[in-house]
Amino acid sequence: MATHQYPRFTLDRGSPVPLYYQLSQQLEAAIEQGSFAPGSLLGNEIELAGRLGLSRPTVRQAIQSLVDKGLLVRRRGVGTQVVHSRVRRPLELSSLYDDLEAAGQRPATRVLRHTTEPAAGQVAAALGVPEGTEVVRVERLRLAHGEPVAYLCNHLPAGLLDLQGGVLEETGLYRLLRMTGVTLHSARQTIGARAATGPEGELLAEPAGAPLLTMERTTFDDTGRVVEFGAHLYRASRYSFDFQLLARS
Amino acid sequence: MATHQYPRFTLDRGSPVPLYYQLSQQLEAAIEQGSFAPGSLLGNEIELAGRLGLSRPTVRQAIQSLVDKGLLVRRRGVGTQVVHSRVRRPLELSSLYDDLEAAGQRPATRVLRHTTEPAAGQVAAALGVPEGTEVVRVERLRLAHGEPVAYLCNHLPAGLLDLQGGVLEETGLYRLLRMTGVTLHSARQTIGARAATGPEGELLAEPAGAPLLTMERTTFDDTGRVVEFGAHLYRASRYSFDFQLLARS
DNA sequence: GAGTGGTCTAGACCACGGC
DNA sequence: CCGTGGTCTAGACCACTCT
Repeated sequence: MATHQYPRFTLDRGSPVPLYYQLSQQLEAAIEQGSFAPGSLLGNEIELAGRLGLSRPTVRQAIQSLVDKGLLVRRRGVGTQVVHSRVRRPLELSSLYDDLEAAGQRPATRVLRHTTEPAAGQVAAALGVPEGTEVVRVERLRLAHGEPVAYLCNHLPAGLLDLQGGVLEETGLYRLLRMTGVTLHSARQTIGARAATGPEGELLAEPAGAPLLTMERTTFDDTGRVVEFGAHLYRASRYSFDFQLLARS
Repeated sequence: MATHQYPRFTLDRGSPVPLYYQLSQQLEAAIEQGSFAPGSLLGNEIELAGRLGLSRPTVRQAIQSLVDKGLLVRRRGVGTQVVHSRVRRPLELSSLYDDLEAAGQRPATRVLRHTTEPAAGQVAAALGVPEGTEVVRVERLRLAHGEPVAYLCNHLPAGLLDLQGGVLEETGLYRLLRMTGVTLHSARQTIGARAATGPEGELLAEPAGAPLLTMERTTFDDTGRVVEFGAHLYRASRYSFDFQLLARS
């Protein structure tokens, strides 16, 4: 029975925000702010529901969303506990640009190439179009603090995005896609490494033979269309992939 | 109204398996087997509940689990649709051993070292113990088809696992942990690349300077304890990380 | 045995999308 | 307008854990 000083929750039934969401947000804030000691019990669901004037399923829905985020753990016969470890976000469908910006790295982009051309073998297969179909090809160099970090080569179905003007210099591809109304759904990624060729090294300010991180990604929207296929090269000396995994159910 | 030939679902109320789980499993099987055309509608929840003799929340729970897996998409006012693209599993808390075995690669392990020693700086910090605390250190070489694939160096809290005998030669660390009753909860990973040193190259049958994939991982159980800290090196020529990402809600 | 989460029911009203 | 999923209620019984 861990009845610490319990945070107050304020629920607004007039708000368009769902009650379970209001609760989960406030619970998450309370946990991250430290109102609950790690490992402490949350108090049983029935009582919590009664205290808040909610039904148990609604409270459960709020708790479940935090369990899915990895912040809470349920144990039958025991209760719901706050996880000790700090959980950061799992790997997301985010663009390098946003990642760098979030890290305070002041990203910049130099567009090296922007053409429409017939899709070759691998690209056609990845985009799911017949070979020779016209597709958009964009090559970019991504910089942070003025230093090159990655070389990005992306292919998109023609007509999906209007990339006129300098938009690509100012933001990431994912953000542009979302702004166009595309609902990003999933992506298939492969991360590997290889040695830089001479020209690649020159672009990225690395000697030939330097280790590079490679990432290939095919992104799908929620109707299953391929939205983008990218082949990226990262300077291993300046970039690494960093993320959190949660155990499947 | 897409009332194709609808698969038959058989629900066993006497089974200890939850009804929503029985349904979601059969739905998933039907989808993967192709009984539903990609993009086709699943039929509305109320009717489906009535047809199966279940309540709507139960049917929703089954559907939701498949939405979370990325197999289905819900659209208000439209219905629940089967996603077009083939969704594979997202990156999991799995060990290299299991991954290789699943890929039919006949993995083997050579234990290079297995000691108990005081934790140095980085290791102590990662495991969350005071510097100098005795911890277990295991170094292994992982082979597939007789060829070296990765060099694995892991540190564990002392006393967590009994690694006597040849168990480490025959299975992965994660499986051993799970068998001991540890509930894996989450892991923090960093994937990068660097050039092989001379001795590393020798171990992995690569020339010095060859690109290697690096992975550092700290694994937590559901009480927040650190269960394992690993620093791994993969031959870039023989291994890459391959996974699926789902958009966050 | 007592207390917890896990599952399930049979309804209800609302918000949004397409017609 | 209608049909869809989104949310919510007020109960119920079961399975598991701990004492």
